[in-house]
Amino acid sequence: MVDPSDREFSEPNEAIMQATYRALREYGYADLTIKRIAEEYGKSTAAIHYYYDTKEDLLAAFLDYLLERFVDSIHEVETTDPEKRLELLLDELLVKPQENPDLSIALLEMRSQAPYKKAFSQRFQQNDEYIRYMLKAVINHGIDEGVFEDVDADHATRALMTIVDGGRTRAVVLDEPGGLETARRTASEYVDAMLR
Amino acid sequence: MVDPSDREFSEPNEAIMQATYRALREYGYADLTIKRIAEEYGKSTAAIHYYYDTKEDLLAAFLDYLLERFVDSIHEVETTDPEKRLELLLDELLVKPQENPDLSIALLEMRSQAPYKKAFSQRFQQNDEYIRYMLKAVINHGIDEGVFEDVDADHATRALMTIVDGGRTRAVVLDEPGGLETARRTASEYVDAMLR
DNA sequence: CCAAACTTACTAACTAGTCAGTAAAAAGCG
DNA sequence: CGCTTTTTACTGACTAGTTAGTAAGTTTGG
Repeated sequence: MVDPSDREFSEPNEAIMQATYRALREYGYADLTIKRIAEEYGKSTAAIHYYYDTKEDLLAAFLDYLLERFVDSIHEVETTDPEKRLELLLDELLVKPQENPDLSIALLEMRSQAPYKKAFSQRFQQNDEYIRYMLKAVINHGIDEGVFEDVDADHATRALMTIVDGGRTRAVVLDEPGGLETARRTASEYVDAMLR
Repeated sequence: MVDPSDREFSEPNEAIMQATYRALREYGYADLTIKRIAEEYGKSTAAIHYYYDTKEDLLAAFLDYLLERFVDSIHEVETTDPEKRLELLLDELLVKPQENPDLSIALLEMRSQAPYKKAFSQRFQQNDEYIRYMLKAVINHGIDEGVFEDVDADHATRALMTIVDGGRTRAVVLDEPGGLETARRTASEYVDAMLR
């Protein structure tokens, strides 16, 4: 048995995380059951409960696992030129998700559960803060270097995040990848109009 | 058009629609059960099944009921001056939802189920088309009257819809009504920058 | 009287989670 | 080293609860 007090310091079970990922993409969050994760895992449901006491624990660990990978991909953007860097970050947020529509669907489902699941809302909020911090830093850097107008960086960041989340939502709800493309174009228009 | 004999277009049971509305706001979509709707209705679960064969039928009828009311509220915007009308429409889309956060939460939950429920996706898609049509008409009217720049009206409309959906999503996921306010400001900035 | 509008009682399926037992690997030890 | 004990990583069977939906019988209003 795993001591719950050690849980946040213990490493996630990679095979179970992968199984959860596959089950989530296949069935969606609403129809995600321990049984289905166990089937992907290739073992019994009790084997899952051996590592994670409750379904909530498992899903919280899975969200950590997912968002950690997402943060890593954002962190890998290496250009320091503000204009180029901002465009690359927006690509990461709006172009890369096009590769994995099933995951985008499941992620919106989980996001919509944030008001009911404290563990979810905490993690999504923290993730949002991080991305906002990255965007704001680039914008402030650009303002300092004189390539961007001296605008309200906090608002400009939130505006871009709004466009990003709008594109993500529309791509899922309206079942058209074009939602992300429209958002990508709109984000660039916003940057051109407000920051230069 | 549509076959009027089709079951899903028969008149909804007002009391059941109201009960569904209350149950949805109280428990959210994920925990919405026939039993809970029946409790709000004040009758047995079988009484619900007397009017609606399946849960899916009931929810499809409820979505029709909800979206019809939403469309009516949009339709009530009466100004013909393009600039004023566009601002009033954006208020309707981004300010009015602030009055009912619980409904906004439940609506995002239902929207996130669109990829799995044909009945949902159909209705949300139709609703989106209608709002887009209204926005596009105003923008084209403004272009014709010379108060707006001669831009790509279709893209400008989609851009505004992206900002609207981004604000809605962020208000729910991040639990801050400020998400809608940021979106409202961003929408006006977009209009100012691109249409004038 | 009769049809519409129910109720009560039920079922079949599915859910998360528990429990007792087990095989094998690891650790302790003389 | 060789033997015992403990721990890890499970399995299979089970519980208790919830779900949508049904069937048969009952009340009620025109």
